[in-house]
Formats: sequence, structure tokens, C-alpha cells
Amino acid sequence: MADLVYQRVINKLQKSIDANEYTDLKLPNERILAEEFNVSRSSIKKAMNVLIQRGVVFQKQGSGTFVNPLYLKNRPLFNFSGDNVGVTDTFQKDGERPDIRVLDLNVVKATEEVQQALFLEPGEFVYEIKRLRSFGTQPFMIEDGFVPVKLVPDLTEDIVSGSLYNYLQESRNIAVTRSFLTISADVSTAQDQELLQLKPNEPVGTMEGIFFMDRGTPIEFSHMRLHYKFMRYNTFTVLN
Amino acid sequence: MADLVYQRVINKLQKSIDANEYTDLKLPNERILAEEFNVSRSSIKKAMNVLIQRGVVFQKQGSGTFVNPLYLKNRPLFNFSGDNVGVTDTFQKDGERPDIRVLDLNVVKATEEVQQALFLEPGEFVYEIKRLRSFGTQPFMIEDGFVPVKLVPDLTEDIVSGSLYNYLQESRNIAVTRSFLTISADVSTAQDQELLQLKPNEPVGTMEGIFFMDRGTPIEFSHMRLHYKFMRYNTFTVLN
DNA sequence: CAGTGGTCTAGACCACAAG
DNA sequence: TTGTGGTCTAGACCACTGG
Repeated sequence: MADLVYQRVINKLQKSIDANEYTDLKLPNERILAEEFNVSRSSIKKAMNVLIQRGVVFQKQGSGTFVNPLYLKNRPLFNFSGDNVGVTDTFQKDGERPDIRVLDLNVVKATEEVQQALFLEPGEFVYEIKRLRSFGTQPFMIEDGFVPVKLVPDLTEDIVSGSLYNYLQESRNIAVTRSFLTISADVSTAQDQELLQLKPNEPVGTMEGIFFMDRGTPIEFSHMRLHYKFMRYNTFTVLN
Repeated sequence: MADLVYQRVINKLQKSIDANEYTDLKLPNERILAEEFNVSRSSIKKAMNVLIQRGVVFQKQGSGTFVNPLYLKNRPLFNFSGDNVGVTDTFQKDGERPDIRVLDLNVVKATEEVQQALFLEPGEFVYEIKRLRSFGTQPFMIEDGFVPVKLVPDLTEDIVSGSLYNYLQESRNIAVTRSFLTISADVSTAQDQELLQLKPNEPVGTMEGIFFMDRGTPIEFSHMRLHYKFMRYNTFTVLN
């Protein structure tokens, strides 16, 4: 991954920004950066596009490139910058991957909702995977995922106690690189409060999503309930 | 707008896709498209990136470019095609625009936080606009926005009792087409509960964001607190 | 006017997919 | 092996910002 020119640029710039090296929030201009990194300006632009998409910087024609002050204030707890769009890669704290506790693993008939989300025929079977994710002693997410049996016929509790998507990538060469997510909030239930160590009046953030393999085949439909302090999603939108 | 090469490509491809001209869902390869459109392959790639971001097509190295079948099945979910990124255009219920009640309108000196977000000098003045948005009798958002006085010197309570961005577009030809948002959730305060008609244990969704004009000048910094049932954010992510 | 990002081109070479 | 997208370069010219 990091042997790509623009990836190297992204990583270095991200590191510099996170280390507050640009105290006035202004980055060197693209031509200077190209020289400094000894790459073409196009590669700088490609890297910038990624950082812009992440909400880390923004550019202003005629003025320059600036660190996004909101990024500095609201360091995202997750962003889509890893190898795939799964929880293990996108939720990291100080570079640490979350711990996983498997609450339940079963095979069930897909409900209508699950059927629709995963484009299954009536009666097809899915794994239901309930997991709790934590950083050390702090649990932050209850995950209830559905995966078609026919796509991963050999799933075991052992596999889901680690990163499912990393397993798919390493042993099956399946990359999960797309996701469609709906982000919302909800009152916490008694179970939420117990598992996520929440007070009764504290809410959960919810994320509901479909995850896709490269070709566009849906591989997982997932409900996630997060400790509200751990749900912080950054998004940059440009209308065309 | 449409005099840009890549915009022309985007528009034509989008139109062809919407007209189901690619019956097998496969587009011509990039080199062919470059020839057909009489542009460079780089311009085709730039256009493709926009269509990919919109969820309209996806590419697979070695295979080609394909129309996203999910886009065909559920177009509105992936189309981000309002006129601007403001609340009035993006929050609509059955095509209805929300009502606005102005809670407060003042001119104040920008705090350091606001200064940074809007790229102002110390001591510059901003409007502070507090508004409550409702659908009929159901309030759903408390909005606390800051707009530099110098950018909109003639702001009045009358203007902010309607859509500020629509006013800017119509009377000043300023389009607000970019936004950076941080989405999270929080325990509701007494004020939230009163204004949004929430029970004490019910939470708010929060959105904090900077809104930008076309060329990147920030025009508003806004804190939004939403009735949790009305915060639903959809996002489509593609890695690489 | 100088500084800076935006657009666009032409072309080379690499990496992956599928026959 | 051929087709296809991915990466990368070098450089030209345009458009906007701000002194």
C-alpha cells in the first residue's frame, strides 16, 4: 500500500497535520510540495483529494491549502482510510484495533428486511453475528450483522472473534471496499446500558449499513449501536 | 459550468446511464471514451471519479467500468442533487420545506472557535442566528449559526426567517455547494427538551459544520441539535 | 502583479482479469 | 496474451485571491 507515491504523500501530510506542524493552518503550495516530495504536482493533487474527502484539509483557489479547523477540534473516531470499510479497519484509537467479544453466532432464515438488504431469495440462510467491540475495558459498539451463508460457507466462531473482513481478504482474496451507511441516534435500551456502560439517560448512536464486495455483491447487513461518545462521523460534501 | 470538459463528460454519461443506454451495464473503456469525447483519458478519469462518488458507476481494474445496479434500483438514495447543501434543501419531508422560527439574531464578535472555522481575523463581527426548524407542529432542529457580517452586510430578521442560502443564491448569485459536517449524538439538555418536545431520556443528534461558497470561502459555521428521530444521514463510501 | 489552485493534455509504464 | 483500469510524470494555460 505505502509504496504508492500518493499514499506516501497522504501519510506524511496526515502525520504532519496530526503533529500540528502547520501552526498557521496553511500548507505549502502544491508546487512546493511536489518539489519537497520529489513527485509531480498531479500526485500531490491526488493526495490532496483524499485528504479533502477525509475532511482534513480544504483548498481555496488563489489562496492555498489549509488544515480544516473542525478536523483539529473533532478528530474523527473513525474514518474510511484503511484497506476495507469494516469496523476493525475504520475504528482505531491511537492506531489500536478494537477488541472483539462474540456474543452470539447462529444461522437463521433471512427476515424480509435482511433479504432486501442483501438481495436474497426468500428462505435463504444467513449467519447472525452479535459482537461487542471495545477499546481495552471501554466497550463502544454492539454489532448485529447478517452474512449470507452461501457467500462464506465455512464461517466459525473462531473467525468472527477476529476481523471477518481481514479474514475474507487474506484467505479468500475478497475485499470489502464499499458501504452504504445510515447514521442516526436512539434512546439506549437496558441492554445497551449494560453492555456499553451507559447511564439510563445516555443515548446510543446507531449505524445501519450494507457492505459490498468489489463487484457490488452485498456481503453484510449490519446494525450497530454505539456509545454516543464514540460515534463521531466526519463528512465533506461537494455538489457538482 | 458545462463549459468544463469533465463536466460535459459527466453530464453526457449520466444522461446515457439514466436512459439505460448501457443495457449490459458495461461502459466503453476509458481510452475509447476519451476518443469518442475527443478529450484526454485524464479528463475521463476525473469525470469517472465524480460518477463513482455519486454511486452511479464502479470500476474494476482489469475488467472495466460498470453501472451500479443499486443505483438503478434505488436512484434517490444515492443522488445528492439539490441546489445547495443547506438545511432547507437537504431536509425535506414529502417534498415539503421546513418552517423556520427565528429565536434570536444578533451581531457579535467572533469567538476564537468561530474565527478559526470561518477564517476570520480577531475582532471581526459575525451574525449569530438562532433558529428552530419544524415540519408543521413538529420541531426537529435547533440551529445556531454564525455568518461573517462582511459577506452578507444586509442581513435582516426577515431574511433569516426564510432560507438564507436560497436568498444568497437568488439575490446575490452565491451558491453554497460544499459542507464539512461532524455528526454525533448527545444527551438532551432542558432547552433541547423544551424546544424539540423531547422526553428527558431522549437524546439529540448533533451536527456541527462549516458551509462553503463555490470557491471555498466559508460562509457559515453552524451547530445543530436535532430531535433524534429526525437525524438520519446516508453515506456511500468507496475506497480507492 | 505575484501567488495559488483548477483544468487539461499526451504519453509511459504497472497491475489485475479473463480467455 | 490482450484488455482494462491504476499510477505517475512534465508541462501548458486558465481563474481566482489579495496585496
